[in-house]
Amino acid sequence: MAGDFRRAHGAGDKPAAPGTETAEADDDVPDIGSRLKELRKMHGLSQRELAKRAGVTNGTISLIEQNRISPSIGSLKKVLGGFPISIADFLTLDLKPRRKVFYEAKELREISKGDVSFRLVGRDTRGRSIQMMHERYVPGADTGEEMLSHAGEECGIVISGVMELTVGGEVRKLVAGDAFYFDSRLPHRFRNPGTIDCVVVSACTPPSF
Amino acid sequence: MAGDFRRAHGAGDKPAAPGTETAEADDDVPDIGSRLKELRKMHGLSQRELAKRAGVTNGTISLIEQNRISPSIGSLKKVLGGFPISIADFLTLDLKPRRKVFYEAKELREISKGDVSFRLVGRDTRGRSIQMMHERYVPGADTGEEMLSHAGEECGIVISGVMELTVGGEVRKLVAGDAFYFDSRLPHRFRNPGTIDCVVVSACTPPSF
DNA sequence: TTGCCGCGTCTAGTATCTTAAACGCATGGC
DNA sequence: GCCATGCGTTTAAGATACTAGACGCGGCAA
Repeated sequence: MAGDFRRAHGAGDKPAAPGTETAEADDDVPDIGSRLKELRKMHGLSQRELAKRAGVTNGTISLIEQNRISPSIGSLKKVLGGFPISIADFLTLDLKPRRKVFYEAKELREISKGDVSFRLVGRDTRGRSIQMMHERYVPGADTGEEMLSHAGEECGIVISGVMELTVGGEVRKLVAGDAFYFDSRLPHRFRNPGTIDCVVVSACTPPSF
Repeated sequence: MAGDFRRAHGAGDKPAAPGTETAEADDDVPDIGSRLKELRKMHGLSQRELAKRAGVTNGTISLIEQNRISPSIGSLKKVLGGFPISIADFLTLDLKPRRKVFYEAKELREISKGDVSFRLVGRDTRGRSIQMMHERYVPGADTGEEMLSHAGEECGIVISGVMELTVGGEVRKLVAGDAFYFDSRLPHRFRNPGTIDCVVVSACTPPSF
């Protein structure tokens, strides 16, 4: 009896009698299953590992990912508790239109302004409003892999040394001049695999002033 | 048997044995019940009316608002389908720290720039990035009360005539020189109760260019 | 091969949510 | 007063989500 588990999602009771409301189709939350699966894979976890962290069973994870059940808010909260992300962020995470993440040194746009010289990260800044910081990583320094903060964007440039950056399961080694730009809600991790300090100029949203 | 419906929300099983994880208390989605109740009241609906629109029963609404149950994603989606708002927006809606909404003419900050003179809506623009439009309402014009769009902000100034504006259940009559500024996710409605045209300069986010 | 392990899936049983229909309490007209 | 109407709440029956455990599969080492 595992066929018609759900009478669709949305308007499904009264197919006739139109023209009552604005009746716009709901395109939000296309399917939670795929989102969860992708998020889980990004973290490199198995269903059982996630289940253990979240305090649910592996079967539940499996059923949710197959969209066989519609989890309760409480359950979803528990599951997402496995990796630090809020439900709202989870529901609005844009998995598909993944914007360009890694930039090589030569891809940066250089902007000279009198004595000062800017190097613009990302080819166009549209839809990107950020703020910068200055960081130094000693050899072996590691932020851990659970660095999934709240909504926002994060970017930076490696000044010196080598930086191993993991974003959404993708790993890259960046050297001086290279840069990055990604959605902060994607799981990410900074690690200095070298033998000398690594200096990075990074930035994040939202603008704090 | 209506007492211990839920073993709290979050860490509730193992009160002892600390220092295991980062174990940060989850402050997101404090309680869905209050949010739903407030949203419903803003629309001036009864539990039964909302239930009818949403395609659920009034009992369900009642139980959810009391936090006696944790609705499934599907149910919550149906309920929120009663008024156009997404789940993510619903969960992130900031009910409490309601920013100032209404401004009288004399509260606007005047900014002169050569021949041109701007009147800044809102005392400070921090965290507010918007774009304007020009609107005219004939006598009796009414946008209806379901004007709840997606995330964003909305503001404007009445140029001439009288504008009756409803925001989050609060009603105000604005005359020439008065202005408004609110979160677009709050239910709002524009109506011209006068006998002459009402001209308004309004604006909304996100910036479309 | 054999055994062991971990993976994702499925099934039966339990816990939880959802429904339908009552209840108690107000308010307003007759 | 009395009835009708509408409100939010509650309860038993039904539907659904969740659990615990087993299943089949594939990889890997002995």
